[in-house]
Amino acid sequence: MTFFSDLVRCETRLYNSLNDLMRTRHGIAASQFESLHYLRDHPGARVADLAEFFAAGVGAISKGIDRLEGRGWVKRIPNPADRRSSLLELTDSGRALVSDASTTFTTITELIHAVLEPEHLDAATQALRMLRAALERDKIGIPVG
Amino acid sequence: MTFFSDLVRCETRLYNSLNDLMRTRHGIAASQFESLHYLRDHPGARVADLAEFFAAGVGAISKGIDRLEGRGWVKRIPNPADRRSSLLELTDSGRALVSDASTTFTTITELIHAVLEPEHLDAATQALRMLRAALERDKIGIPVG
DNA sequence: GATATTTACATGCCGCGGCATCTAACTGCG
DNA sequence: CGCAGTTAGATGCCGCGGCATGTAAATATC
Repeated sequence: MTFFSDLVRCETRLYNSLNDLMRTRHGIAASQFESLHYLRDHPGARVADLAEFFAAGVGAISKGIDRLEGRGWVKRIPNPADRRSSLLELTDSGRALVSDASTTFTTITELIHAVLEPEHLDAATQALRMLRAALERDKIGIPVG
Repeated sequence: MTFFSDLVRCETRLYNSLNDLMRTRHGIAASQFESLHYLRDHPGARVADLAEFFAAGVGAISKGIDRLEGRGWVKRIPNPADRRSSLLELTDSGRALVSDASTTFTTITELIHAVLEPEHLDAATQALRMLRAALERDKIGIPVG
C-alpha cells in the first residue's frame, strides 16, 4: 500500500517545480501564487477563509497576507460587519500578477499531461477529489493556530 | 483541471494528520518518521541518498540526521570506501521506534481506506506511481542545496 | 447593561528547510 | 606525482510556518 508515499513524493516534486518557476519568473513563492489565485476567485475573503482552505494556521496566513500587502498585491478592507476582521482584495497589480503567473502555472499542468494518459489522470483526479472532500468535511489535518 | 490542487490539498491534510499523530504518540515529526523508515529499509544509506529520495536539499537532510543522531536513533558510520561520507544506520532504539511508529502509520492508511473504495484507491495509486516514476527519472523538483 | 465567554486576528518565539558557502576528500589528466 | 575540477556533506543566514499568547471586538449569560 504505497498510496501515501506516492502522493507525498509527487506533491513534493511538483510543488518544488512550481515554486522554482514562480520564483524565477515572477519573484513569488508557489504558496503566494496560490493565495493570490484564491483571492482572485474569492474577493472579500477573510484570513480565516484562507486558513481553512489551505489547511494552514491562522497566524501563518496573517503573516503571509502581511507580506503580500507589503508588496502591494493585496489590500485589507475594514469589514463593516465585524470590526475584528478585514475583507481581503487584490489590488490592480495583484490581479495583473495572478494573470501572468497563471500562464506559468500551465507549465506544471502540461508537465502532468505529458506523463499521464487522460484516463489515468481523470481516475486519479476523481479519487483525489473524493478524498479531499472527505478530509475537508471532517476537518482532518488542520493545524492548531 | 484540478488535479494539482486536489493533490496538494490532500497531501497537506494527510501529512498534517500524520505529523500530529507522530508528535503526540512518539514525540517525532512525520518527516522524522519517514527518514527513520527509509533507513530501516536502506541500511548504509548516505545523506545524498535520502536527499534524492525525498527531493530535499542535502543540507536539510544533514541537519535532520544531526537531530536524529542527537536523539540516539541513528548513527553515522565512517564510510571505508569514501572518507567524505558516512553510512547511516539505525540504532536499536531507532529500530524500536520505527517499529512502534509504523503501527501508528496504519491509522493514516485506514483513514484513506475508510474514504476511498478499493478501485478508486488502486486507480489513484497506479497513476501516482507512474507520475512519481517519471518525476524521479527526469529529476524534476529537486532543490539546489 | 455589566460580566464572561468566544471569536478573529496579530505577534513573538522556535524549529525546520532552502540556498550559499566552506572544507575535506576523491578523480582525471598531464 | 601535482594540480584542477568535482563531489560529499557540514554550517551560517534567512524566510516561513506552527504554536502560544495577546488584544480587540462580538456574543452569550445573567
